[in-house]
Amino acid sequence: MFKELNPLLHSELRLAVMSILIGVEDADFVFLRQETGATAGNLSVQLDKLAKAGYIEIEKGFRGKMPRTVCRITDAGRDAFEEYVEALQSYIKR
Amino acid sequence: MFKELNPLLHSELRLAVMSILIGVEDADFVFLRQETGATAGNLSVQLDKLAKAGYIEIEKGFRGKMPRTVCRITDAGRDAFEEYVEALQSYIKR
DNA sequence: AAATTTGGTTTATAAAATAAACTACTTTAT
DNA sequence: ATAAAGTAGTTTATTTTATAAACCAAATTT
Repeated sequence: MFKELNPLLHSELRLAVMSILIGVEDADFVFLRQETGATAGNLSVQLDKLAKAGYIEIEKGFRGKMPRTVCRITDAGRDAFEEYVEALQSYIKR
Repeated sequence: MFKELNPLLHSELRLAVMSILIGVEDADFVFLRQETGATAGNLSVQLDKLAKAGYIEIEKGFRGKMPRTVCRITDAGRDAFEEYVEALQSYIKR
């Protein structure tokens, strides 16, 4: 009756991040922070979790002299997100 | 950009319970347990939280000689659920 | 009458989210 | 040149949540 909700995506901040990343080529740490309003610490931790799950790729480089962390969704991430959205329907569509 | 997700509803089991209760007059503990597949302990705890938030009413009585816990959604619960579903759209509708 | 089942609650443990503190560096002001 | 403040994060500690395990009281079954 109710489909399972992937616990990795069933988190406000991680869901917001995925929601952003699914719509863009890539996005950096600062942008994600601005869009989500998350604290840096929380964002850092949640990005790590998404990366460890293989849902996003994180590339660390520099823009000029400043460090820059760029994130990009993976195919697995895209799939998981779509599945999560579908599972959600079983809770809210009735 | 992203609307806040009411943390009380952003929980798989509590969401499932609310999803059931929004569609029926009332439902008892045993039925909720069957439909959600939750353990009794978990269900008991989560029902308490929903009741304390004023989202559901819990009535304890007996069916014959056996105890029976009946749950019913409140107006506040209905509102909160609808608001939660709307907030969700900001994450998944793009 | 002992064992099992029903319908739960309470308590303990594991996992998650979040905030606070810290690191490493850059830029700006003195 | 150096101190102060800002940027871009990470790490660690704390709080909150979710979940499971243990328990309780009464009913039913053997």
